[in-house]
Amino acid sequence: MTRPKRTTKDKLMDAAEKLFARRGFHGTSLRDITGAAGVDLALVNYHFGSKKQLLEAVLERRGHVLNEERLRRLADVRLSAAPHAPSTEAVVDAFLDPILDRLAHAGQGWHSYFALIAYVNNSPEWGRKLMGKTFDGTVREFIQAVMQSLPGSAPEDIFWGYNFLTGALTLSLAETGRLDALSDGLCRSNDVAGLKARLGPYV
Amino acid sequence: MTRPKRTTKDKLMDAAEKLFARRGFHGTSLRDITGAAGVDLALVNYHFGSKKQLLEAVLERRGHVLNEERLRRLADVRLSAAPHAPSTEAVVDAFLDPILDRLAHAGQGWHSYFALIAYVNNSPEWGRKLMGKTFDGTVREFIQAVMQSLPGSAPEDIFWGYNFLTGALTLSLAETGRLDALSDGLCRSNDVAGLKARLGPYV
DNA sequence: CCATATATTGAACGATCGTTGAAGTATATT
DNA sequence: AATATACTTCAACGATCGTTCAATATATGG
Repeated sequence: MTRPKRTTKDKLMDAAEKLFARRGFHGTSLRDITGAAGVDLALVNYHFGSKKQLLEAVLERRGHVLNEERLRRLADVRLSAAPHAPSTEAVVDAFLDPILDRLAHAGQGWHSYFALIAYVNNSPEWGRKLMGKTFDGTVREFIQAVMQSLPGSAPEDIFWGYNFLTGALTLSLAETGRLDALSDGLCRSNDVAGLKARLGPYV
Repeated sequence: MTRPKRTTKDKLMDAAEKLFARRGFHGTSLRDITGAAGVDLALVNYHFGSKKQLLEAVLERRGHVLNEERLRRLADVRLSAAPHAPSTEAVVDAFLDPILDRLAHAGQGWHSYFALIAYVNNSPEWGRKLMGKTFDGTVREFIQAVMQSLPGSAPEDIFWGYNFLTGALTLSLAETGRLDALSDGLCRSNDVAGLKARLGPYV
């Protein structure tokens, strides 16, 4: 097979990703994870050192993919708008599209990852530290870009806008099913396109 | 003392509220809770039956207060607008103000409770069930009121708007401190008034 | 004041937790 | 083929978990 084989590390991260997202960090045992992955219990500590380091590895794996694509799209947007600053909408799109595209088309791994992001992002315990470690650099870049696209507005508004957008996005990513229950069944991911259209302009 | 004395049940709920919000359900042990409350370990199971029932009691205690005030304000708004339907903004205010007022003025108990709400709301494990049990009735009432205030718009938009609003509110309630770190120190709860002004109209 | 219900205590239960180390097996290097 | 390195297995450790129960204290009502 030319395709790289699924290593033990990947199996563990896949299982951990799904279970951490579903039941939280403390609600998932290493035996749950290794059982789902079909490997021995001791391999978590061998490959990752500890349970918490496994979580960090899971967060960074897809986080880096997201960051790279986001920064690449931001660079594209800046280039095509040069020498002027790109529009706010274009910047927000470059920020959201890498997530929304995967929400619509990617497999379950990405969905679990997003749900896990939602969990960690709202966790007072590690929210700031863990999310910051992976995303702060990229986020600052985007916030700066939005500021340049809106030279007249106050920085506080930008930061708050980012917070609202992240919160709204996050709750959608969590996929708790509450919206579906409240609305007695109205679509979830196909409305994502419309979501973006409504979410961008309000900043 | 004419003031009702602080019963063991209240001490336990206060401690559980704070710790569940900080470290999550599985991340908090009954020994943590009873230790912080200054009571014996066995009293949780005596008064509440189990750890999970303690969580449900904590959620419902302030949840009922919120629901009652929200419905009261909604009734006021409807009365003062009769025979017409109240404006969307008035309805949204009736929904948000009970929370925002307490964010600005109430003590730490309410802050912990809100952070706990943020945690539970984003938890795939119990999010739908627990939040639904306490809040679904009131929420449906408000969604209906918003629909009446916007006869022309599609129901999907209303539901999604509620989801966005809840998500944005929720992340703010979680108080992870990430916004403060990102913005190198820009206010948190005093911008709440401005928050509401920007959050309402976009539905 | 006694009897009865309610509340609290202290100790212990079995289960499960994350982690570790020694022994075994596969893989790569020379 | 021999040696070194990387990976996996198995069994167990001490710690902590939620829950239970009999005994004791406190409050309540006749």
